[in-house]
Amino acid sequence: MEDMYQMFFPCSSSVTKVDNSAHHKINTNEEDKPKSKMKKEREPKFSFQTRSQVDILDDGYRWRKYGQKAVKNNIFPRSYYKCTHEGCRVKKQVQRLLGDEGVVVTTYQGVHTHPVDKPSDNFHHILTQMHISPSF
DNA sequence: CGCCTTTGACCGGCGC
DNA sequence: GCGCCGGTCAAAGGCG
Repeated sequence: MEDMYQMFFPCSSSVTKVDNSAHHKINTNEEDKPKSKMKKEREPKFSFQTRSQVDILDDGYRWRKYGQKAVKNNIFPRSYYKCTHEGCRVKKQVQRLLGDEGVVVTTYQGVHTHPVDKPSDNFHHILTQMHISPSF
């Protein structure tokens, strides 16, 4: 996988950042290209792991669950969420890690284009420490 | 009532 | 082409 950092945040939870920058695909002038050759635009994506008893940590945004699937080689399902803010297409996935049921992997995809509804100090702190600045 | 989960169907990419 | 796999849709039902 990619490089990871271990760190702590309040509530005695450990956090591991997973840098997915290698997967980023910044498209410039994609509109000029022929439709037939148009490649799917990749949203910025990052994930991190928390040692938490609850699957859904409160990041201050409102999410609507739109799916849940079983993934291979993992007894735990993966859940899919969308940000419910109008026009905001941010998504996130949540799944537990096999072999360590205490670890939750959260993956964010996209950038919020609006302020957070209910700021969460814990969460903001995490992202800041991980050098992530998703327009909070 | 409005917003939320749940859940099976559906779909597209990829490997064989 | 076919089937697996991961991601999404949408109908139906739950709950405050």
